[in-house]
Amino acid sequence: MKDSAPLPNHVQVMVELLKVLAEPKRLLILDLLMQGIQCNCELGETLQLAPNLISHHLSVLRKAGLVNVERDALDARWVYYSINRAALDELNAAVDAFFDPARIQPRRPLCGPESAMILEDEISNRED
Amino acid sequence: MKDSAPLPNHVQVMVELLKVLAEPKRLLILDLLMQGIQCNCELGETLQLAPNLISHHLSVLRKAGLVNVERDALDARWVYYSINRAALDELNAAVDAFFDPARIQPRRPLCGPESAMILEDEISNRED
DNA sequence: GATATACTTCAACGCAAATTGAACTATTTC
DNA sequence: GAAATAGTTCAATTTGCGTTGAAGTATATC
Repeated sequence: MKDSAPLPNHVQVMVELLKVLAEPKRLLILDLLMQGIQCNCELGETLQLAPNLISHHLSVLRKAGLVNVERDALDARWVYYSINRAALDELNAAVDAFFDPARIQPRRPLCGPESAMILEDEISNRED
Repeated sequence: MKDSAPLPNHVQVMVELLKVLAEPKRLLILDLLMQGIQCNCELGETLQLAPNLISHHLSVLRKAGLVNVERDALDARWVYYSINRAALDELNAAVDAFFDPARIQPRRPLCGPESAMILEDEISNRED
């Protein structure tokens, strides 16, 4: 990609979050975790996914802070995942802020013949 | 990709929406459109993007129903884009529904030694 | 009708990220 | 300490998709 202008921060943050979410298997995992804690093997069973893939996607979700991880108190080989509630709240807040309909502004394009004509009209009206 | 189980509908719909949004330049375009109607050339100028790229990304946004298109009344060569308010409302509703913290259920994993032990305890308590 | 303008479409390219299969680590059991 | 179990990490491959540059379309001007 031709290097372009750096993204405004709120866009950058939103893109990174959305990229994590915009993947079928990760969204599926999140959807399952919304139904409560699941262990790696349960997820693999339900989604028919190889354990290394589960592991991979969960590490992406973990790095984004979206899920919590704990190990079994009796046998540390078992791992349990759950939704990070605080992160979910942040996600909702960020999305609400970005896509808030109240942000839509009335605006006329600054170029093109139609707007040029309207602009001319306005100027001549002012001169009356 | 090994063909896997088909996605539940609400996940499928959400993924398709998120894929459209999870792209820096498209998000940037949406962000600009939140500030009001823009013509193709204004977007290209502001984002330093070739017109065919603007065109490409806008067609993706259009297919997702997120933006409206009109042509100049005086010179149909000029195209103006704006946010589709209704689609934005739907987007917010869909995201709110999917990531609603109230959806998070309490749940114990069904496998692993810890849960097996707790389960055993419960059974023996019932027998008391 | 020829040229110019504003935008769109197309095929080829390249890169980031998902997938695969194998090797590796950590923990527990025998 | 050897074998087994549950996950993780790694290198190689595949694939989807944004990008590029060129060709194509539609409308307007001369």
